[in-house]
Amino acid sequence: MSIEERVRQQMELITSGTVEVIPEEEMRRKVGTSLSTGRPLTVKLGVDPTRPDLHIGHSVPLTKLRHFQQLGHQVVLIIGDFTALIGDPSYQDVTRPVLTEKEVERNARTYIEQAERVIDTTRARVVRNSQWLSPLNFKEILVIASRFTVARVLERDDFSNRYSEGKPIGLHEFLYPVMQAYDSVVIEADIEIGGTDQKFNLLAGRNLQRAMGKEPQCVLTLPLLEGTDGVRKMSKSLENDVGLTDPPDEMFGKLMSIPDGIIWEYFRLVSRVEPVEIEQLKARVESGEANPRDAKERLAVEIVGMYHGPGEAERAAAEFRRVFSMRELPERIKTVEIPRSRFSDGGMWVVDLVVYLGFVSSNGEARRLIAQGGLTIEGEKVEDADLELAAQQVDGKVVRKGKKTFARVELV
RNA sequence: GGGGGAGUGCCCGAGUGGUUAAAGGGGGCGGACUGUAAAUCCGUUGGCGAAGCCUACGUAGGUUCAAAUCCUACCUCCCCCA
Repeated sequence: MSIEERVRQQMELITSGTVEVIPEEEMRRKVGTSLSTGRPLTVKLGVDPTRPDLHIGHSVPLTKLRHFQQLGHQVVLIIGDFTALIGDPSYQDVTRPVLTEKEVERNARTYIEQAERVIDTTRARVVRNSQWLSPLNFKEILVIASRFTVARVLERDDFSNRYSEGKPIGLHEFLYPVMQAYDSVVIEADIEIGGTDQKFNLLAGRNLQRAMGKEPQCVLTLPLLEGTDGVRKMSKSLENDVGLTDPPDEMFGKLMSIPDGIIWEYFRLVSRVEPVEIEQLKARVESGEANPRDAKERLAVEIVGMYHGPGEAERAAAEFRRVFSMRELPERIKTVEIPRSRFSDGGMWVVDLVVYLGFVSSNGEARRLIAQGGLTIEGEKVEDADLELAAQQVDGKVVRKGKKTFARVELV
C-alpha cells in the first residue's frame, strides 16, 4: 500500500468525530513523515486532576488517544498535577477553588486508574507536569510569559465576560494557558487533543513552541459531551455526569434519564456502535417505527457493557425494566438492621423509621413524604405520620420511598 | 491613597420597620401521566413527636413594643479614580 493511501487511512480515523483539525494540511504532512520515517507521532492529552472521578465525557478524548495508539503513535497522558493547583479558567465564570497538593495527588492516582479503562496505559507515557513546572524559577517564568500578551488572553470570552461583569480574575489564571503551552514544549508534542473549550490553550501550545524554536504542534478539538440534563456540559460538579466507576445500575439509570434529544450525540461520542448502525437506529426512531426508549436502552446497554462487561449490562437492563417499567421490587435490596431495643415501649414511630433508614434527613421531611403518599411498607401506602409500628410489622419488610429508594428491614 | 457599591435560605435573586420562615426562578423531593429516572402538569422544599416554640437574611453590639429592613463597629468581596 502506498504511503499516500496509508496517510489517507490514518487521517480518516484521526479526524473522525473531531470538531476541528488545525491545520489539517500540516497534520496530513506530519502523518506522512511519520509513516515514511517510521517515527511515531507524539500525541498529547492533558488532564487536570481537580476531581477524583472521570466521567464518560472524559472518555471522548481518551477514545481519540486510543485511535492514535491503534495507529502506532506515541501517546502522552499529562497529569496536570501542577496546573491543577491553579485550575483551568476555561469556560469558568468564577475563579476555581484552590486544591491542596494532597488532594491533587489522590485525584491523579484515580485518574490514571480510570484512564486504563479506555487506553492501553502500558504503551502510553504517563507524566506529571509538576516534574518540569515546579522547578522553574521566576526569571524563567517571565521569559516564557513574555511570549503572550494580555490583550491576547483577554480576547477569550470567559475572561472578557468575567472582566466586563466585574468578576475577579486572578493574575495566576492568566498563566494557566502559558503552563499548558509549556508542557507541549517540554514533551515536544506533535499533536495535542482536547475539547473545544480547550482551543485557546491548545493553540497557545502551538504558538509557544514556534516562539521557542520548536516545531509547532497540530491541534485537534473534540466535541464536549452534554450532561444528563441535556443542557450543560457534563461535569461532576453540576451533578449531571455518568461516572466511569458508577455501579452498573446507577450508570444504566442515568443513561436512561437523558433527554431524547441527545441520544444520538451520546451514541456517536461515547459508544462503540458503528456510525452506520446509529444512522439506521435514528431513522427508525424518527419514522416512529422504533421507540426512543428502546434506543436509549440500547445506548445504556452499550455503555454499561464497556465499563462493567456485557453480563452486568444485561442484568442492569433487566433490573431497570423490573423496577421502573413494571414497578416491581429490585432484585437486590439493601438490608438495614434495626436493634429491637428501638421497639421497647410499644413500637417505632414511622417518622423515626424513615429517618433511621436514611431516606430523609429530618422528621419534617419524613412527614412531608408521608403526606404526599411517597412511602410504602411492603407495598402498602403509609397514610398516617403518627403511625406506631410494632416489631412484626417491619421485620423482614420492604420499605420504599418514591419510585427508586428501597430498604429491607431486619431486626437484630 | 481617595470615592462608591455589595454580602439574604442548597444556588441565583426580590424584599428597605410589623399579615416575612422571607416573592420569583433554578435545583431537590413527592405525586399524576408515560415510553423512562425523557417531556409536561401538580404539590412540596429550616428544625423540633408539630402544640406551640426555637433557629435563620456576613459578624458583634445598639435603637425600638417590633428589625433582613434603622444606627455603630468589624470582617469579606467588587467597582471607579490615582
